[in-house]
Amino acid sequence: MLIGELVKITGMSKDGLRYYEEMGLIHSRPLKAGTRSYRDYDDTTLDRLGLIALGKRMHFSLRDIAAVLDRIVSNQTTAEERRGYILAQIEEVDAKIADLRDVKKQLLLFAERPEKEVVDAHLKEIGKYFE
Amino acid sequence: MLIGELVKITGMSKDGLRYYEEMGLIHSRPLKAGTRSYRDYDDTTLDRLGLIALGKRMHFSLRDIAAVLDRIVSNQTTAEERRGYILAQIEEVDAKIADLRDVKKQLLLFAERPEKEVVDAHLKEIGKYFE
DNA sequence: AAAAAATTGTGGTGTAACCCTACAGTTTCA
DNA sequence: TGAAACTGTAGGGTTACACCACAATTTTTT
Repeated sequence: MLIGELVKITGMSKDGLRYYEEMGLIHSRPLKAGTRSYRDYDDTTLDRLGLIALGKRMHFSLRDIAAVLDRIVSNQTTAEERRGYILAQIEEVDAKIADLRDVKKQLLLFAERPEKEVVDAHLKEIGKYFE
Repeated sequence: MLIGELVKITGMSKDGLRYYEEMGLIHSRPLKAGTRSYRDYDDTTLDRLGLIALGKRMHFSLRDIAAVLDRIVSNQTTAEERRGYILAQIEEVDAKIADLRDVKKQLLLFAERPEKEVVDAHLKEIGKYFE
């Protein structure tokens, strides 16, 4: 299928998809047409895009997503290896959730006592722990 | 205090801090020294940096953080307004947590049945819902 | 069949939020 | 007094795209 089809299915942009290809996250075969050539994608591209979408929701960089792709969608990987790797990814997600929970906790403290001085003092505390 | 002090306290980088200043998120008074001039920051800068740190943990853009700064750390805002705004931010955090929970759910499904075909099929599903 | 519209390609510029060198003035320390 | 530490400006590099412009090709419409 051509790029427009991918756009329709995934909702991603043409530029984005071309960028993913440039970065080696997806691949296409050249489909010749006169002096030009179009990118022809096969069905497995959708699998890869699904994982890319998931990775983006985890705020992963494309470089990291590429690494995940290699391990998860690759034929060289056994089910066991895949499982272990997926579990590792889950731990990362858990860590992100934990961090957001903490952010929420801070915000709740602000909401309880929204006087400027209190908020300021607390923000300074947060700054200390930032790193 | 000078920029190095901020670096020590917050763990942020000099370049980052200068960028925040350029973007209007923090401010300094010029401290003259011979032909040059250093940036002199007062204590309230730490409050602002605390909020910036929090905003980054929420994956907010600097532009959005600037808007939050205006509303939360501003003297013009009443405690009531501040509270309302903070509660709105909490809802956003909740949404992000919910999304990560869903991501985790997808990953758990993969972990349960890590055979390539199963994972691929499921990834394709995810792609469909992406937008 | 001819014209118009839609789809793709390449190429170039712009944005965000920094990092990573220089290179030079200033202050501090040994 | 000379080196080390800290600051400033300036400029290039990076990531993950978005947004043109222009040209080739295909599809649709008339």
